[in-house]
Amino acid sequence: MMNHASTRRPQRRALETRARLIEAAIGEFAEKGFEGASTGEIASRAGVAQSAVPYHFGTKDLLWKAAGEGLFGLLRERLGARLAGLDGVDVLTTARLLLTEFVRFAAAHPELHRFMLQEGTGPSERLEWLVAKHVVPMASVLEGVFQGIESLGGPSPGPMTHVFYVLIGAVSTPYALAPQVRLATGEDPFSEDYIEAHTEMMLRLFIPSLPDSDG
Amino acid sequence: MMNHASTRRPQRRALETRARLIEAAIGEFAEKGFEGASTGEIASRAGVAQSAVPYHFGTKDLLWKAAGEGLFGLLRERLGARLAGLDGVDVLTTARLLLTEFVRFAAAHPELHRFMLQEGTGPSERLEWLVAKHVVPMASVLEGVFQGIESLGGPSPGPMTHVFYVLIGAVSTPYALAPQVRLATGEDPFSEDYIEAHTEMMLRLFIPSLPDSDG
DNA sequence: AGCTAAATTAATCGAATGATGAACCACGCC
DNA sequence: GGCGTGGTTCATCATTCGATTAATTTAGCT
Repeated sequence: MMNHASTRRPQRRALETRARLIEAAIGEFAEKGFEGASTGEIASRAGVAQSAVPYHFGTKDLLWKAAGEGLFGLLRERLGARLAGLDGVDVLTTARLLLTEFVRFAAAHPELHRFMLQEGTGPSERLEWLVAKHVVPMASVLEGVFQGIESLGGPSPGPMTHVFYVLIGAVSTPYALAPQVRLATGEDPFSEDYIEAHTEMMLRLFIPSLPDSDG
Repeated sequence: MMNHASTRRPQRRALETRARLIEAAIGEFAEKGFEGASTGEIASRAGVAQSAVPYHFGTKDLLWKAAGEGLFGLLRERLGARLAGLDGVDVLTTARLLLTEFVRFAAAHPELHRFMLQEGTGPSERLEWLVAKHVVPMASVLEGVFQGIESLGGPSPGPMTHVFYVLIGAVSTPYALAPQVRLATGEDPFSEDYIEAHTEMMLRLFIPSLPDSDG
């Protein structure tokens, strides 16, 4: 499994295969779940031999965790960059822009929600890892923002822990179910029109509009 | 595969195993998806031999469809019974009660949403079957109800085809992700308190409150 | 340039999967 | 009450899966 605690620099090509394997794994795991995805298909999608998987990651389980790491890395990066430019901006605007960013992320990376859904259905060691390592930290960041809203006296939609999953579901379900949406409604959730309408709907549903701050 | 176009009455025990297999299949497919679930585990969960599956259903694929049939049957039954008692009641109250019923159904049968999610991730013959046979008919029933709301001039949340999936996601995500919710927040989405709070939140989010009709 | 460790692949293994067919059992029907 | 079909299981097959191993190629280091 590449246990080389050694002095040599990793080859460039190796980093590339690793990256391509992770990307392919994200897609496969998101589509078919942990048990439904096969390392062979993942490797084929990445253009390498199946045995490259246990070499680079040791185990299908560890490949899955690397994929989760990659996905949440993208989300952290994106939301972090958004938050970084908002120092000092009022809470309501911050929340609005953050939610907008989240909607666009869900549209750009529907795999994240699918990935979590695939693992969220039953208790498992993988789920515990996911929650402890990524979900809880992410949630506590958002908690700060939304607590600020409540302190404004706006109509809070409810306790944070509850709103959290309702919001996630409302935002990302059209993307997690994109193929079904297309079949059932004929609309394309990834079109710019849909994304804008969806953003607007989410803002209207979840961000209280204080009497003065509209516009 | 039980191709008996014949005269004999089916034995009582056969119907029972069929039913138990379907119930087990619903659980397994909802948890692990089509490819992740195994007919052996399903049979074991139902207390019969693995070969009983191909006997009764012919194919894993057909077993899956039977499971979908069963799930949507439950939903139709429940919503149908609710609607039957509401003839002549005003649209807003109808919508409120229907949504309440849907929340309680999502809590009682989280497998439905999980089942749909598992199959909604990629195009497949199974997805086409699901949409054509169950999703579209179900949606067109609801469409009638919500079109009535718009005609009242209440603040419509948006076009039906869009609201549809947002609502589904908001309502059922806490239940589809119940194990994760428990791990991350310590709350139990199936507790009566949570269900009531969730119902209230869904009503507040999705049913417009006309100036007069509150209470 | 040459040595050597790292990276990749091909070959293979044991376990699990879905399906088939034969043997056995049980129940509806007359 | 026993005949016969419907129902169930057991044994088995071909396939697929994840992982291990050995052999081969690639590239970092001096």
